[in-house]
Amino acid sequence: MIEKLLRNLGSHDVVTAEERSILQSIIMRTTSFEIGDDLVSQGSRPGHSTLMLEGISARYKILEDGSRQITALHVPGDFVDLHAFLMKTMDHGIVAMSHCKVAFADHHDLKTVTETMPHLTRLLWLDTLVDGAVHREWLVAMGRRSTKSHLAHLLCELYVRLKVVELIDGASFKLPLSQSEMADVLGLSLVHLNKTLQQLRRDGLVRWESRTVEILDWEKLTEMAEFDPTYLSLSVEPR
Amino acid sequence: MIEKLLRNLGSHDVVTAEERSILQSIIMRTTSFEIGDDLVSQGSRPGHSTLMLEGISARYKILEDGSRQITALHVPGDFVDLHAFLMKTMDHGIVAMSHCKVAFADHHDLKTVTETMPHLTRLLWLDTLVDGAVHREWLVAMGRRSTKSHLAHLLCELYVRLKVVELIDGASFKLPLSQSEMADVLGLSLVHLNKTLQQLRRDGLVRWESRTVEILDWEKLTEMAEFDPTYLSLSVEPR
DNA sequence: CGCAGTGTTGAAGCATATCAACTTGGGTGG
DNA sequence: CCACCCAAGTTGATATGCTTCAACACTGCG
Repeated sequence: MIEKLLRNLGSHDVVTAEERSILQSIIMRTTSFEIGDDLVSQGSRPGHSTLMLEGISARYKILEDGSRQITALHVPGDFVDLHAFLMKTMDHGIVAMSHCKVAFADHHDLKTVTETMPHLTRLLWLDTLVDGAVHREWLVAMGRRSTKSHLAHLLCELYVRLKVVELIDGASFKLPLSQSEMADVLGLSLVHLNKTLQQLRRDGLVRWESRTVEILDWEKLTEMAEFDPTYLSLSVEPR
Repeated sequence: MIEKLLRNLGSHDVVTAEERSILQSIIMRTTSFEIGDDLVSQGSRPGHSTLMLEGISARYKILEDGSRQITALHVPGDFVDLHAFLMKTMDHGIVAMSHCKVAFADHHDLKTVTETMPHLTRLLWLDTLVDGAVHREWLVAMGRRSTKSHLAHLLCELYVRLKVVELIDGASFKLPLSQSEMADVLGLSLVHLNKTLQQLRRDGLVRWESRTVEILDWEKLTEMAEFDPTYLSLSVEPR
């Protein structure tokens, strides 16, 4: 059940057998969510944190005028709301973008981890730090990159993150988002996202049909996106 | 020396006398930086983390075309690169926006804290989680708010964060950024930022002269920014 | 068959960037 | 002390990017 989590944590540092068994013991109660369901609601105070097992979920905030901004995408192996363990009150919601299978870790058990397993604690902490690094990269893309480069950068990031948890098939991966949802990720209108996507297609960089993205030219794509994966901390070293 | 840090951490939960003395013992070597100096450079692997004592600093990334995006502003009491403790390699730089006084905490000592002081560890972890929450709020503002509302939101946030560390004087605070630097925060051109700022002035919401911001109408400002400080986790409760 | 969600396209209008010029104030060297 | 200079702020004009509105095509599904 925690295979993807172990691949995720294992991309940063070695996870010991003891740590593996502790994780196994505190992660339980598998549940499913359907498209559009809130895994966690804004303003709630959950007593557990949620681990993605299958599917894609998104953190979002909705403004008074009804517009939505998605601030993060989560893939299997991600803890989507480890934040709530210490922040207590959710300042945003998390919604299922596809059918999602998840499991839970009680905050009480996580607290015990912080009291008895310092190295594992640091690995979980790091997981939330990488979240923050992704946020920063999105800020840079939104603020200063061209729309085309922004979209390209996002596809590069998803490719690398899905690779870590072995959800890449050749040069392709499943991306269960509509263009309208993708526009909410990039902070664009649906129409403009559509036209930008077509530029990437015309340039021969990607294909994106029936919820599947295929990278046609990784070299050119990373170059035009100025993609540098350093921010994902993908090196196995003592933490 | 750690007064501001204690006010910062103390805004989330009680800090015990023992924790205070541990912090005091691991934070040392006060240094100063001048405007434009890098406190931490992109790509470096610092052996310590940096605590702001005085001044304002900014995390930033520069793209190949020379444009800059600022992804965070740090005020006294903030650890600017607690991230590096676990991320190891800095994926961005941190620059002094004013004269800055800082102190350092060795990563070796921070590691010891994670092994012996679980509650203090959680408080430091929370500090980085709030950083992430601020990033998310900036993403929402950049992606979906009007420019005017984005700027208003940022001023609200700075007011509240500076209030925590007692750097608000009446309704005013020092903001040692030029308009050009502020444009790099919001992801705008200098000209457009200037015109937006004048709208806020014309609306009678703020004054901003000689590096000092004065909030003229907090009610209207928060309303037009849809500012809700929940994301800053400003409630003292067990963490 | 018809319907709803999704993707695609074109046209019009608004928002923002870019370019260029001018003002202001503080600091400095003659 | 004055003349000058430079950084910061301000303003207007033009060009581009992006949103909005509206229409239509395609697909899967009841």
